Amino acid sequence: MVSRRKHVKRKPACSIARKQAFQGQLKLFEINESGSTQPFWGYLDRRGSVLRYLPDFASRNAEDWLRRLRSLPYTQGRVKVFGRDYAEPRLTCYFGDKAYTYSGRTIEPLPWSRAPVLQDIRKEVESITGESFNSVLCNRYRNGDDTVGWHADNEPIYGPQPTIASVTFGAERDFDLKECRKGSCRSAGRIRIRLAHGSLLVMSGATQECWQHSLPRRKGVQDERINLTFRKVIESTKGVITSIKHYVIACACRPASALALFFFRAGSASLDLASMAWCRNAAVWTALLVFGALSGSDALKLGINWETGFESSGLQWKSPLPGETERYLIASFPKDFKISYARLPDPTWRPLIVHNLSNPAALAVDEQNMRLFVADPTASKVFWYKLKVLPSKFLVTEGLQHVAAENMIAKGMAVSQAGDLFISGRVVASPPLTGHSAIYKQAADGFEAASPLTRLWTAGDGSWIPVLNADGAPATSEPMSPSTPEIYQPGPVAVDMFTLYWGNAIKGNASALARGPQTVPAPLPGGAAAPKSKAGAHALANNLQAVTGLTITSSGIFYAGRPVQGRPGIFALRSEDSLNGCAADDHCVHRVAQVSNPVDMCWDGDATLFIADSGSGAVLSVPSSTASRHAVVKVAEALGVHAITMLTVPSMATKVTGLGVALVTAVASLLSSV
DNA sequence: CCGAAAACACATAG
DNA sequence: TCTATGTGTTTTCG
Ligand SMILES: [Mn+2]
Repeated sequence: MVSRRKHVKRKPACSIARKQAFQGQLKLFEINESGSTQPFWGYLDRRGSVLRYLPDFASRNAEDWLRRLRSLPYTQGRVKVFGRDYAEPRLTCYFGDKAYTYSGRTIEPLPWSRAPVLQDIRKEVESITGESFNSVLCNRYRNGDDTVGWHADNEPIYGPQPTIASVTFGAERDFDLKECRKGSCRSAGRIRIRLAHGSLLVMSGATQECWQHSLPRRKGVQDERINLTFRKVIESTKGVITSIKHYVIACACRPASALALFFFRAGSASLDLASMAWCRNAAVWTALLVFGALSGSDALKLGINWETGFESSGLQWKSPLPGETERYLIASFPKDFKISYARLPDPTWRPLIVHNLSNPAALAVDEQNMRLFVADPTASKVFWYKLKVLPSKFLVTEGLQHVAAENMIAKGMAVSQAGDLFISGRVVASPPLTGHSAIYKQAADGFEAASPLTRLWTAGDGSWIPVLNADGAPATSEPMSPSTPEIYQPGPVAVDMFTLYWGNAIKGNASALARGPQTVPAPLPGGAAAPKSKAGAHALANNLQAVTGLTITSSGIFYAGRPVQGRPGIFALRSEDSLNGCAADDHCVHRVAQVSNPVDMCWDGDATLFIADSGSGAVLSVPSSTASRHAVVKVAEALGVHAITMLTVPSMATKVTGLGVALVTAVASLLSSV
């Protein structure tokens, strides 16, 4: 249902127009294959934007519901834009308990009782999403000429991180999403979904903050599509506290990371909610709530009901944000041939894998499928293990050592959300063939079947190159793939929804840090004519001689290594620079911390970056909330540590109350001592 | 397989 | 979150 976008033109990586061969391309991220009906549920980015797609939500009710929905009292609304009044290019009607306001217009709702079909569908949507909805906007797109332009449903009346459930009936239409970074929505992530008759699409988390969506014109579509968008309009705010003089913002108050407090005199600074969006820690929001750090309109944006949330019962406030998570820091100790873990904040290492490893040099975790990947370059293999969290919260493997890739000397690994494994390294070529430094992909469904790796890019001058036999002749039996001068000897790799990033462990003529294009040219069969198209890799930064760690976080790309001159440390590019970088002069590179010998990094998905430092024999941490200088904190002694990764699993829904009280008490004592 | 027309993508102004 | 316009690209179809 989700298509590989055949003709969404992408901005070229550089200013040179790049002709795209749209056929036979391989995308790093595909919700599912075009034409199939697979459901999807996952993150769109590292800022907590969530999308869920159920193609067959309505199943056998679809026809009946559609028939009943056709008789709703749709009208063509009018909209004022740039001072001119236009008829909206679609018909709408709105049902709900409360008035609906957008773009300065207030629309009186029709009562739910007038449309039993909507109550039926709402019930179904609520039971599947586990959310409640009190309003629904019904859209009737009469044919392919009816559209809706780029927008986000980020009206304050929906509160922060609203969940919006969209049910489709009738004609299939493309639904586009594009990512916005720092106000600009150009050339970041893009997704197209062909919404099926009877399907359900749920946007939640930060999707309305970080993405826009639209329904583009489709000349070929004759039939109508009826679309229901269920939303929850939050309570109005009354009784906002105005007497507290200090604004307190608590950042990164995870136990393991530094508790940073910023004080602002009332009125001298405003709370930037967008900059707080990364924060999933209920205690932080509770602190904001308690200390009145939110103005009336901020509170409205946050969706906090101050009447029931604060005044009546102190902290009996249900956080709109996800609950706490357990964080397992997993580390390899190659000299001891073992892999251990620490359940943070407890710094105690507990054994995880102690057998059959000769050199566990790189780690990666697939949280979705609870898999741990272990690169063992001495064994020329990548192993994987199924992970399990016992009720006692101990982390174990299921014991079996599986093989994800063979004949592979892996330097770095990353797992995409789809469970695909990306490996940097070189293959151990079996006699007639020679190996290259390259980046490979093993699809999630591939390593169980022991299928061969797909070679995405190799080191080279940019041309398409075949695998070579030892005598230098091309091996026509092997597929050929594009090369790029941005790979010399790749070390760490990282992947987000759309892009693969790598650092060069040995820089050679390449840049230190680079990324692939958003669509990856698919390898061609050996012996085929080499296409003109280039790999499309793009240099991002060039300040390091050797990159040893690389992690993508919500605030940007963090990478570790040894500079050309100066001391080793942690560096970062802010997310708005992560597309184009600044490899020419490194002006956008920020130094985060100095670390004696950083060998690997990982991120907890929240606000903390972890660093394996073989210099001090410890795992360190820095706040990752901003790509700027931060103090380093020691998390755990770790003599001989080499690779680290992190597994986060949701823990029991913790009551905000206890945590909030603890934090608030701490903050209060701090405040009184100031 | 070619060439023209339609559809699509994207930036910009109002 | 609308229309109109210009430019360029991709797909379709005879
Ligand atoms: Mn919308």
